[in-house]
Amino acid sequence: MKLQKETKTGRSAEPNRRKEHGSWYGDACGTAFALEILGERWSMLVVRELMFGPRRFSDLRASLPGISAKVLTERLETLAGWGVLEKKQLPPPAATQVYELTEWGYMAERAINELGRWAARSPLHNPMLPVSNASIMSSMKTMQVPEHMAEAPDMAIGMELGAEQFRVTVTDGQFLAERGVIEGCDAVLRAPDARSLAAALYGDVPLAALEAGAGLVVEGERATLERFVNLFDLPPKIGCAG
Amino acid sequence: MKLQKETKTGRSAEPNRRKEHGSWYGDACGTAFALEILGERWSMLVVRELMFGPRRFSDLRASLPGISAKVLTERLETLAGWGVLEKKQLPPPAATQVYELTEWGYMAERAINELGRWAARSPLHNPMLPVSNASIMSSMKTMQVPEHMAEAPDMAIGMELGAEQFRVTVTDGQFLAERGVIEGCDAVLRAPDARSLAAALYGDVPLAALEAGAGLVVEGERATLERFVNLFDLPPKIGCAG
DNA sequence: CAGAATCCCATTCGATACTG
DNA sequence: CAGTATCGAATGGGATTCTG
Repeated sequence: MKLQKETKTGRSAEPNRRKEHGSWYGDACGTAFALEILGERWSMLVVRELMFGPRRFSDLRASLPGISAKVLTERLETLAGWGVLEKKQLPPPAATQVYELTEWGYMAERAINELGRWAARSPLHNPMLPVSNASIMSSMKTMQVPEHMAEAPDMAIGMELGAEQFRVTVTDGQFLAERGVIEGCDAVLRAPDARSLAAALYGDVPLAALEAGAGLVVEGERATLERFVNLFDLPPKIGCAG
Repeated sequence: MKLQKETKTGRSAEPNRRKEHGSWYGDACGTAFALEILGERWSMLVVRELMFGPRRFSDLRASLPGISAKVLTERLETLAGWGVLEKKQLPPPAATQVYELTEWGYMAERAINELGRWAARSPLHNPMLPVSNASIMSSMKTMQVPEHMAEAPDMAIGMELGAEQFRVTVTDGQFLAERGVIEGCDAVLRAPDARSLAAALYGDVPLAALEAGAGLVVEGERATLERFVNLFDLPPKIGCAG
């Protein structure tokens, strides 16, 4: 395959052959190919940030603490080159552009979430640490308790996380989360950050306590919200390495 | 900056906070955490190579074309530190050591395979390119056609891929692959490399043609083998970016 | 064989400044 | 806001050598 090396100087002639479509690992099968696409630092998190709909450059940057403009630009270009996302010009009124996953890009959701679910079972993982808004929203998808979800009544929950709003619906036991307005929901949960929401969903603390201590605000049907947060739970930890 | 330094490196104050548990991305939720564990170059492929059982250092190295001893050593150490795998001393007779996934490590299989399945749907992916033995074996797990598998008779297939042997069984519609001897199988397929096997499984060429042209050798019940290769198929490609 | 230790360049990243 | 340009720093990792 692409194992050609040392053209002249004997060593370091061609240090890294990255970026030539399909030759990072010299292994063309699925997983290696996926890693060529999503395996660079930040790439997968960029994709996850777009899972709930198109976003602007600066929004992405704000959601990915630590990423530089340079790297974000590079990742977006590379991912667009692979057909994972597209750059779109918004119509004239809003003279701005957004990045949006392609149909195929959206299909990465299951794989990405599955990774997260796996990692969450590590004894070394502390789910109460600070998390981004997109990550907590994603996590709900994988942390559903099937039995609870099956018998859950339809509901629409508004989530306000800092400055972002999500609309979460349960319909016939199907979970759906999207960015959007929270008006018209059965209940609304406002949280100062994703961490507080994580505590509500995955912690053992009752909602009322979080309202008192963590800045949570409940509006609308409280009972519905109580029921909602019980639809999710963390998978059991594994006792590894011992 | 901090003054603490390593016992040997002399410098390396602390420019990047990597490697300190939980701070690559400043995001503690599942996916980011998974990327801290498996997101470094080669890490996920190392794990996949161990999916079919414990392996020695040199076997791993041989299976991962392009990885250097240094990098493999580093990855194994890091992964062991996270509790993904363990280094084990084999009993005296064989004075050698092997690396084996922990219980939790084995659980990454679904996520890794899901990634591969997703990537294989890219129009830019050519499944006929050279692949490693472990990757083709892994791929079979995700490329099962449920309807065919449901009505498949029990069978044991031996696979010889170059120097490696796998034993693949279908029992009550359940697929299982493991490293092991091929003796006592209903049929045996010998292929010079994984690429030939990929052609048999996912290509449209009949087995007979591959025997003539690609060095495949069929032993035992040919009809069983014909049926076997039809249990797998690639997921449909996506017409992305168009 | 299994890996530790060295050497050392190129890639990559982050910070800053700049531009349309 | 949405990037681009430039620069210095350090990390990664390939090749090589050495050891038990």
